[in-house]
Amino acid sequence: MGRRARLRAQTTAEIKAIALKHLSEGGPDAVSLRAIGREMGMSGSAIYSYFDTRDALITTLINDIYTSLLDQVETARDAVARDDIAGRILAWGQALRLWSLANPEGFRLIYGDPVAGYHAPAGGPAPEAAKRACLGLTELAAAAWPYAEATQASTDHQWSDFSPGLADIVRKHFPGLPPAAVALALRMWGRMHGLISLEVYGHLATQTGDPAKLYHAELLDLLRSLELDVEHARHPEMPRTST
Amino acid sequence: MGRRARLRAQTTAEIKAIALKHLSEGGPDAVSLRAIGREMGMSGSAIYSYFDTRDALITTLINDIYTSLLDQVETARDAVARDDIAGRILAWGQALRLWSLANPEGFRLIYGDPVAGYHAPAGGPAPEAAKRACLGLTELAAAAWPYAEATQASTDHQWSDFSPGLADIVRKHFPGLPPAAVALALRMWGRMHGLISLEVYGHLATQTGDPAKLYHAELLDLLRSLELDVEHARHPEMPRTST
DNA sequence: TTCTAAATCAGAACGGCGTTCAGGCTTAGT
DNA sequence: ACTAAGCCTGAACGCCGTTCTGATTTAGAA
Repeated sequence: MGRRARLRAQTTAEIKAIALKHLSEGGPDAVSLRAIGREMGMSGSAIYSYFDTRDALITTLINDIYTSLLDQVETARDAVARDDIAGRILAWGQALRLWSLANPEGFRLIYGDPVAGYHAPAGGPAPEAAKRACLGLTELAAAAWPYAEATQASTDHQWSDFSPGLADIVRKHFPGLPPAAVALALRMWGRMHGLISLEVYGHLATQTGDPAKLYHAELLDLLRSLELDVEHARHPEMPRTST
Repeated sequence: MGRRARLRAQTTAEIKAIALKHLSEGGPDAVSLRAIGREMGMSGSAIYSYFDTRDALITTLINDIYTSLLDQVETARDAVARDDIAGRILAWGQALRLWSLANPEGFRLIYGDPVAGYHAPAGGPAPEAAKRACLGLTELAAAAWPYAEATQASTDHQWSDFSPGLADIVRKHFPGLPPAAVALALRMWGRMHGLISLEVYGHLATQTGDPAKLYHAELLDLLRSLELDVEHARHPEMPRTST
């Protein structure tokens, strides 16, 4: 990598750093090419040497942020013993919420309308990160499946219900796992996402003063619906003992 | 109401109608005072006679849309017999999803970032509609409470966990209902909101081709977690019979 | 080493936006 | 009939993304 490429990478990084700073400090509207250039001592049009368009910059930001979210969530999950399934699900869910509250603008960028007039590219702005999220949840669902299977048969799912890309990867990573388990993973995702999204966008604050308690109760109810609970988590060698 | 006031109301309605049209046709960015004025044969600044600022117009739109959403959801719920609790919850949930998919821009307006640079007023843009939503869900939770109570004791909730305004109204409308039931209502809200939000924002389309099935399975799982199911719904006079 | 082409930047320009302001015209109420 | 309020235009200010021209620098080939 020559000097030129090094400078280019450095400038690109600086643009992204300032964009992130403006995003967290002034909200999505503060992310403007002109403002970034102003802070860097450059003209706004100069940024077009590094990003084809503003949307390209936003897409890059989404990718970075989504990746950092997954790093954090996966780390939290892996900090819990592999056989403590309920604990791993709890860790994932709590990490997801804490990250979202700590990075509300990032959450909006990933899951909401990123910024004014942004149009995501085909296939989504961060396909790999989304796939990682889906696979991470599928791993949790797969671990819980032996316990939860009996309760999850109300709807029959086929592999054809899912995108070929996802189905293939899941079948490779988790052979023998039925498609209903993938549906369960997506539903677990939705269940966590619902309360977090309401909270980040301020819809819970007007109703309850303790969203954390609400969210924790939801996670416990999720574990119960999976026939997992703290007892099962602590004694994974003897499932279906309590109740 | 004199002629003047009548004209004023008519112009105000036209502004809102065109704004809604632009919103659904061209997305949030198409809602601009100048564009609205252009279509009405007025200058953009003329609108300031009717709305103090663009955000005020947006707030009004949110109110109208949120109200129409609740009209629809409540109507769907009330089309089901009062003793068919599971059916009423299903109807509410399905109506919520169908409305959201039919009015994605409206959904974004209510639950996401409305438009570029919009800042909601204190107390939220549509406090009454939000309260209606919360009360409607609380009614469902209250009806399901006799069945669900035994399973919902994992976390203890107090009335002080909720905003005084909500707590007072709930205690007036549903005397004897414990605070945990309000928490259940909020969690039901979150559970419906999660998958719908992911779907509206396009995060499910890349994973599954059949979000409707996924959502329906989630609703059934919700009913199961409330110890309600289709049997209970059809024979409300004999609860806890099956399983 | 010299030459050439690419990369990088500034600055003006275009059309869009929300918002403000001065001024003209119309209408309602006294 | 007069006055004050309401309604509207059009220009202006400062913001934005984006494009274009042109100057300067730099990397790689001859």
